[in-house]
Amino acid sequence: MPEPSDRRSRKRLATSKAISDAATRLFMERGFDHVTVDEIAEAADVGRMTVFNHFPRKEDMFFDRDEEGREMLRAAVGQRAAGVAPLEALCLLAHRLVAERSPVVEFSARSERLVPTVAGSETLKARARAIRDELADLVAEALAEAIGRDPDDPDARLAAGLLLATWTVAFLEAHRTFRQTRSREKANEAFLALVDRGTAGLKAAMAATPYI
Amino acid sequence: MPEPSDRRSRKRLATSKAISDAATRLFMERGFDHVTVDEIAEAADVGRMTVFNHFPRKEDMFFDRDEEGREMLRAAVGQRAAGVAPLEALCLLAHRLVAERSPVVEFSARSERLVPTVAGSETLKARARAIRDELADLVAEALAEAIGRDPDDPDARLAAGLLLATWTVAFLEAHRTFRQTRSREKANEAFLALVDRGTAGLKAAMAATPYI
DNA sequence: CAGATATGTGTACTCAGTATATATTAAAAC
DNA sequence: GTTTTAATATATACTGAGTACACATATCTG
Repeated sequence: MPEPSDRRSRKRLATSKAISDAATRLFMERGFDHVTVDEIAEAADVGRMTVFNHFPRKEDMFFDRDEEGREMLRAAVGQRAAGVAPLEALCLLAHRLVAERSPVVEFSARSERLVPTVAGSETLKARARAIRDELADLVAEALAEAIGRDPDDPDARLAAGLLLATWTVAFLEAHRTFRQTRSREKANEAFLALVDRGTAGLKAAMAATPYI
Repeated sequence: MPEPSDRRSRKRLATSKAISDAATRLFMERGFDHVTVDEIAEAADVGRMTVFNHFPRKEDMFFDRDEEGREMLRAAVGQRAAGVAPLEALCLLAHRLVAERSPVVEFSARSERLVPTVAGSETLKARARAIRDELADLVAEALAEAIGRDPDDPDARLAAGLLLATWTVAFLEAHRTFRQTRSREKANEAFLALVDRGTAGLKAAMAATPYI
């Protein structure tokens, strides 16, 4: 978080946050599709055009931290410890995020309200899928670069596709586990167990691709 | 294809086809986002409301055969030969579709125009992703039933997620191969090679899940 | 302080999708 | 064969997201 010193940037950030906060609150209260942009503008006390100025699409007010996920994935592959294979680094990332209680894989009262909000809206589900595909592309390119292949190398694409599929299934299963057991520990276990199994399969699929 | 005998159904089918044909032609000519529903109605010589009567969403005029894919997946798992594991049956399906030159995995001049049309529109990509997720859900449930588990069994979900991810990557890579080599044979080979590798990894991830 | 620039905002528009009412046409019932 | 009944086509009028453009105002820079 840079927290810029000039007033203009600070004001812009404040406006952005006001809109995002108002929007997220309304989305969780009434469901994404039952909140209009006009209502969000009203609630954040800004003009309607200002909303679109900060968030080109309505969904962006809900998913406004996906860039952090990108950064983490890039860093995990790009700045991995010496001697660690790229795929291994991504598996370690999953474990580290859980150990550090990162909001990305947080299974808590908060996620318990967030997930149904997404599940209740086709638009939000569509954006979630798009982000997943964008992350898969990013991982594919990072893996390809790490093993010295073309950016669209099919091995890297397959690995990335399998990885994101695994994480998605693991995330939803962990969320389900939390909802049923009320235990963050059990949710974390369920998440990591599935990630490890997926990763094992992934490595098997990549057996013929050295150093990945 | 039932080809119904009563005039009413025949007329409805003809109207549907006229709209779908006009729409697909316009989409490929000018790109999905540069065609309005009014233009489609005009081209198909029907009223605007008739278009929405037949196709609730604009995207449905492009993806109007996804039900066939569902049928094939259901049948592959549900009516597999005795002694064939569900996952094996799905792998065999991929090979059979290629061998039978099914439109689903067709790499040809036609697919060469279809794929860029999808790639050029966020709306069509979103629908493609949604269909992929719907197919994954369907496969997950079919697998779960085949091995006597709950419909939301995590093993079945993981297997289905990995399978659809594999097929997606394999399809796009095969398309790329066709575009570059102009050879349907090479495209088919690329497709099946990736499907087989993904399936191998999938089986490894499922090693602890008997009979899947 | 003056000019350049980022930001906020209003007006007017396009287009997808929905609600509702009505007309027409084929099917079914008698 | 005439009368009901139901499916289909279509018009009108609406909602809401997103865009284009113009303009005002606040902030930064020289």
